[in-house]
Amino acid sequence: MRHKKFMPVVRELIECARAFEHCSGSHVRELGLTSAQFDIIATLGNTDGMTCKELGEKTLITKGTMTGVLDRLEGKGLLVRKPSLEDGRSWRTRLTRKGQGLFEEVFPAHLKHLEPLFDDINDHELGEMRAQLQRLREAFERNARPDRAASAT
Amino acid sequence: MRHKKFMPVVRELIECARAFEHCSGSHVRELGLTSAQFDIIATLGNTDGMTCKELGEKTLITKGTMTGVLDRLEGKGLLVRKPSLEDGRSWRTRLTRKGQGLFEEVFPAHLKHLEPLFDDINDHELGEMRAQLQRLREAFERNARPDRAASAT
DNA sequence: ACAATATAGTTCTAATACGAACTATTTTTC
DNA sequence: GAAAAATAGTTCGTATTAGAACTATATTGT
Repeated sequence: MRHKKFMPVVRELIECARAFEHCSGSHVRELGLTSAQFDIIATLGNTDGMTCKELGEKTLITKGTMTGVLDRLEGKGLLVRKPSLEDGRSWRTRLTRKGQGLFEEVFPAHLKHLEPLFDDINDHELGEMRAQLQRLREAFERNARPDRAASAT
Repeated sequence: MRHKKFMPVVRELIECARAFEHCSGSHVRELGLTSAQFDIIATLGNTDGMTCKELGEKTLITKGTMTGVLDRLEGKGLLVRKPSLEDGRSWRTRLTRKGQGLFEEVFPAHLKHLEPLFDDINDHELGEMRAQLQRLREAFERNARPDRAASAT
């Protein structure tokens, strides 16, 4: 009968994540980007580009979705894809000048938009939250895909 | 420069929620349901039905999505929709015998599947996590839609 | 009663989300 | 060095997501 205890946590977790995405997404959408698109721009900003795989790891967008997201950003002229020189299967994606410009404009603005959400929570508490969430996530990942962990052996 | 502190929390929050949904979703999908469909079945189980609006509040599925999810469950013969007697705009949705049977089969199985994920976390810690997440969510909701709060005036 | 407003659900569009199948290219293995 | 296995990315099908427009019915104010 443990679920009397853990189900409310699960529910809060999902609601909390969704509430954040609502906050963040509605602001980002005002700038003409979706959450996923902003995520890519923010990840590529101030870098010299990365592969699809790296982007997937940093943004949590799965590779099947990635293609479409990158296509649309490329269509907007915000990034370009060039074949990798080292690996014939791979592509290097980086922001165009226009994309980098957009990054420099919207990224700080978005951080400024998010900052007040955390006004009531001090740094110590933020640290505790992060630690607890990390612990929970690791428990989920351990049980979900023992194959991921095994790949490190 | 607060973002040095709050961005990692945000990232953990999103990753943690996604890791849970992966855990939960992959198990549910083995049973022939999507997460949203399971959510509806679990919510309607052991009740005499509820309206679309109530379902939306309890499951976090928005009303635009709700129609499609209910359509598919109705197509599988797991639930039925009947016009409400009190309100001509409203419909009452409840599980069929088949739907209730499925609920009784998959709901306990799913809880049993999730329970071990929380083995390493005691009840006290679960309570703390819930409280922290709730606080965070409330901060998000407060800042996200002042209109919601204003509607009470 | 009547007009204005609010609410319950549906429909529509664009963009994800996820998994599985697929192509092209390494990397491994023997 | 050729077959087998792994990997990077794309494509496809089904379902979900958010938001906005829309229909039909209720409720409210006067």
